[in-house]
Amino acid sequence: MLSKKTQYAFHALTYLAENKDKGPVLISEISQERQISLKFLENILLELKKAGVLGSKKGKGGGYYLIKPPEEVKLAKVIRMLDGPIALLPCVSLNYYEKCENCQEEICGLNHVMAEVRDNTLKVLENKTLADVLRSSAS
Amino acid sequence: MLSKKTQYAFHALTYLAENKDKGPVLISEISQERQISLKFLENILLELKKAGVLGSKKGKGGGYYLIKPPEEVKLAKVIRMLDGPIALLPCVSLNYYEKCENCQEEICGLNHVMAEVRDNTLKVLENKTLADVLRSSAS
DNA sequence: CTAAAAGTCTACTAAAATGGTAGGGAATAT
DNA sequence: ATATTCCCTACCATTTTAGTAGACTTTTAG
Repeated sequence: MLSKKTQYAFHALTYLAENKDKGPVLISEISQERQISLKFLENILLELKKAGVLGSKKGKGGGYYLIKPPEEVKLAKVIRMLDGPIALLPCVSLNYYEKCENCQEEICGLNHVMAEVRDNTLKVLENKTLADVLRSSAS
Repeated sequence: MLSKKTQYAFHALTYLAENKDKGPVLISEISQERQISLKFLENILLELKKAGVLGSKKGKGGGYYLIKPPEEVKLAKVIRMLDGPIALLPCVSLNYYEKCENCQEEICGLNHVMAEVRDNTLKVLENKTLADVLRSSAS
């Protein structure tokens, strides 16, 4: 399951996407509109900024804004930034590979199946973007 | 990611599948062969028994054994038993559905995508079984 | 009947992850 | 100069994860 952090990130990002013409948006506005704890959201937006998804501006008239158009923000990237690996086993993770302790990969049958799961998952998450997730797109 | 518990469960189940002709297998044997903490493994096997996947026999000559042929043990079921939901959001989980707090499902674009991810994942995990994961099948 | 073998059960614990909070600091606009 | 707004470090409570301890029950063999 996605952590609250990642779920909140998606809420915030879609809010920013829906309001991208209004210039920088206050953390507090997103927090209110999407019912997310202000201080927690601060951390999340900061992470998204450091990861290169958001830009920010300080002082009056400041706030956060999307740095790229929604069509270019892949869902997979957002998940990886905040939750880490998407794969179900470390030994089949593309971005966070780690060797499994208890099995030799050559003869372990599980990793083949889990690699297949990973590919099927990424088929969606690498091709869908923020634009596919906007509220307005549902209407 | 799958928890250690579930990973160990798969190790144990494949071991039992590979040795299913030998009758009941000792916990201690599985523990040694697959390098899993004995006491932790005890808990796991007990859960698997309660969930109807394994049978057991006490006393000398006892141990655990598969109750169904490996071809009938779906990977999805094992994961759900030990780790819970497979979906990435509670509101698109088939077996552990919960309403999302922060979004109205009708207008939230995220759950459509996540339902698609879920379906793609289950396409694999509901159709692959223990038999697809045996070590011997790799040779 | 008894002893050994094996799974069963309850409870406990340490460490890590999760979700969230506090408060001051730095940059910027007016 | 000052109000505004994001930035940063640190902290905290709760839950989950991974594992351990030890007593108890069932079964088999002799």
